[in-house]
Amino acid sequence: MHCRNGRNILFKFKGTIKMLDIKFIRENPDIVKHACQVKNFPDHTSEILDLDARIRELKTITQNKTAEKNKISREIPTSSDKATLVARSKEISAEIASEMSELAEKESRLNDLMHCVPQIPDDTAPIGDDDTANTILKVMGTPRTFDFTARPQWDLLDMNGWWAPEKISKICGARTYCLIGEAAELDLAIQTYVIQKLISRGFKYIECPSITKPETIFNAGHFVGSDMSVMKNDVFALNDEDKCLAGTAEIIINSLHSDEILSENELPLKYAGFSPCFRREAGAAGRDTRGLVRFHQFNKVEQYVFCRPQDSEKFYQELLKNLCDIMEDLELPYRVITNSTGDMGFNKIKMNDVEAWVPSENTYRELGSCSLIGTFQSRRTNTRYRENGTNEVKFCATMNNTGIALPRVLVPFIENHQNPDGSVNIPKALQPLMGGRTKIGGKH
RNA sequence: GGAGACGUCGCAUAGUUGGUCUAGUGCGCCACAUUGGAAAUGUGGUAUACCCGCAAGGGUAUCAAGGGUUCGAAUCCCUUCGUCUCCGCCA
Repeated sequence: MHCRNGRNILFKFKGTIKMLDIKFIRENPDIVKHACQVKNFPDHTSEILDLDARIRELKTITQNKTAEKNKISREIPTSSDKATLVARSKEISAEIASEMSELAEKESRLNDLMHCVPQIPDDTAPIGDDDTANTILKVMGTPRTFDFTARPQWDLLDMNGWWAPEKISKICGARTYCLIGEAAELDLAIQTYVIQKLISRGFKYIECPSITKPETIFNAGHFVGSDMSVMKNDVFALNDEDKCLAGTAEIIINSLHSDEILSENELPLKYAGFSPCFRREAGAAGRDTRGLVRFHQFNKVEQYVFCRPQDSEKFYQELLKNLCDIMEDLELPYRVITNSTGDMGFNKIKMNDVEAWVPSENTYRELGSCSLIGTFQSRRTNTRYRENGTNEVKFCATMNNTGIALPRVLVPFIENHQNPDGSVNIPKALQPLMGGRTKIGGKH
């Protein structure tokens, strides 16, 4: 992952970027230690606190010396004994330099460790190492019982000429797909439907780039540590450019208001973002290789909200409901999972996956993921708002949920809505966007 | 891709022979005064982060970002990022 000038794009951050507030860690070390434990991340709390204490000590010393130096510099122009003052100033500079070097070293180390402290999970999250500890929050709809032999997605796609997997793999490589004819129309109709629904619920539609800088991806807080190489299994880096392909519009929207101080009156900011999504899926070799499930590139509509921290739960439930409503509009049986502490990821407070029923697998498969992030991402992006009345500057809370993932949603869609002749029924909500058709495919 | 210009405290601007710039001015915003109320006007205020301190208060840093020269940098040098204008190319 080297670019043309020989510089490694996997750089380390300079300056102090916090995921959790150092003050919070200072005051609540036990909570942080517990979070590391239940999320399965190494616990550096003690070293962080030691570094923090030494850094503050060094700052006090160096800042006091700098103050003296500045004072001397101000006196020099009007002094009659410039030489003495200049000499004294140089002396102080030398002292500062050595302390600053220790300070820089300690801050760098602290910064690295701060990037490794996970977000504190919510009390309601089941504690466990992985997805086996997840719990079921609710189940909606009843899996359909077929009075004929239901076909798996790939058979339906084959018989209707809706894709060309071998051809596309030959042309474009493994884990790519194409949609042809009515399936492509359906894909677009679903995308449009979801975007319009979110717009009607107060979201601002935004089309996002997929090409982005590595630090933008890093600022979304999915990755642990400050070394960008942690992204290498998940993110495509463009050769000869300090650019990567974003895995989701969440990454772009997350940085949309970076370094801004928003007015409290502007909140909440709700975005419905669309972008092509790119994932290396390097750790998924051999999994989901058949059908429209897992690709290096796909499309996604993403819900994303910036709000006041105290409104987090309200909007989180709203995002979750939006996806549930979309499942119901698409007439798909689904369930909502509450993800365990070990399954929710580094930057999340809590997470609920939405899974749709897939008849050919006789199980539910993930279609979307709703995540409560708190101020974790906004600390990385420095996205804040000014509180009315107090005028205090505070970090925004952020959260995100899938709006719809394409083409994956077609898997449960075409299987659940299939007919014996291989045709697929179109739910009422979608018919206007499909030119009024009530079904597609089959032997017309 | 080629050539040139540029990036200042919410917005617009002043400031580039280094030191009264701890950044001026206008607009906006907030408070107060004036008013029956408002407009207009007047006065004052109006960044962020961190460090020390019980507090009052003091200090450090930030003029796109990072580094350098210097006793001292918005001003000089280097790098990076970004913007604009022509040309080229093109959905």
